[in-house]
Amino acid sequence: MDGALPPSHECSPKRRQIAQAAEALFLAHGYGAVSMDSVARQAGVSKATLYAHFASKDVLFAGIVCDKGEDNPLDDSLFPDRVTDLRAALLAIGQRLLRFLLRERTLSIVRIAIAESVRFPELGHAFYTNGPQRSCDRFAAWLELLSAQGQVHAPDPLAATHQFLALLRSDAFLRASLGVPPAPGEAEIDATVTSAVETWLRAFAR
Amino acid sequence: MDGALPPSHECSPKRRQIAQAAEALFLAHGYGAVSMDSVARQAGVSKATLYAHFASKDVLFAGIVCDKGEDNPLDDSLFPDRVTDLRAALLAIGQRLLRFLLRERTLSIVRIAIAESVRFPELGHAFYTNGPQRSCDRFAAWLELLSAQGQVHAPDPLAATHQFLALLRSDAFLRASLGVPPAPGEAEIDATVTSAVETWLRAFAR
DNA sequence: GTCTATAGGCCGATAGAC
DNA sequence: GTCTATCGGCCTATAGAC
Repeated sequence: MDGALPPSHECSPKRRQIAQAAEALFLAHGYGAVSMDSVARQAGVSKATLYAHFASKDVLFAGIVCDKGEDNPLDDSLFPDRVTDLRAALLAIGQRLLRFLLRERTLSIVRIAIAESVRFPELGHAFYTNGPQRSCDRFAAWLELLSAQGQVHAPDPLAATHQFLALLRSDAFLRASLGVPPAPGEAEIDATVTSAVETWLRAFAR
Repeated sequence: MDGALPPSHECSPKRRQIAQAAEALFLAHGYGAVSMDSVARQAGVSKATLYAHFASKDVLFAGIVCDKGEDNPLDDSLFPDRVTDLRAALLAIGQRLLRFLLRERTLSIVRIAIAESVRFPELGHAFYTNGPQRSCDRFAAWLELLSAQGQVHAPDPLAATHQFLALLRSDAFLRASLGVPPAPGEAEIDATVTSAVETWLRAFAR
């Protein structure tokens, strides 16, 4: 678990095969349930080749999973400098973010990060920094802009951001993380986003 | 994973030794990292004795962990029939619940439930039903009472409850689940609870 | 670099004595 | 019920040929 893994692009094809196979398996089954045999088999290489590229299972796991928090659903177009309709802007951000959080791939990464954060403390930290914190900082910076423009009243932009993100996750994300059926459907997502925006606006809109 | 485990009380001392040892180990290290050898050693019994009481590792794990969501921090005294100071009542509930959620024991259970919900779907479901949903239902029932008394305006009590609980968890619970330092301190807990109550009141207070 | 083959250890689970 | 001793298998990791 040194985390200093060379980037998986610009590498030998074998290495990429291995990385892709390992990613799929780890995300699907977690650290403990995946064997190096299964990784080698899925990648179509021998175990010796696998170990030639990754010194140990720990290194493989850390390298694969640490980067996966970097997907960021919030592109800059969601944070315009001039906002004519604040409610609409927040709804767009909320829809994008919540739908991203509820994707099965995202949930797998979250589960892995939480599950193995005890054994690999750096993993939980890397995930939080690359994922939630990045969204958080982006949103908070936008809030400061809106505050300066007098559109919102948020003396503590970071706290207001945390509240918006928490309202978005709400019960749907908790339930989905635990795999509790039914999986949140369109109606629940829309309702969660809408009421999150509504509640947040009552607290912070000018 | 049949879940039909006899209650651990009213059992032979050996069985309780095993259950306690298994609980401690599973909560600390997760399913995969705990061996039946280590459970037997920690319990001070042989593996044969262990298997005499629990047919398999799965059964042992399921029985131990499923019950652990049942701890409920919200006793009835926190939900008075007559509320003179709504803000103070919400603050008391929030303080109690958030401090419970951030206890290391609670976090361990949450991590296990999320981590193993893929392998043991019933585990995630049992945890959610015994834990979050119970708090949720209790709070929602109280909200209906307050609505009838005209103290709050919450046409959808369940949604309002989910929002209150989400605002409480906020970033502190996410970070703590991931083991990201620093662990939330007194100041952050107080600030989170206070601002959660404030935001919620602006949305739902009469 | 990549393979086959295997070392060496730990795992879950069981047999048999008491 | 409880123990000691052990089976058969799968695991991580490596040695040696090509």
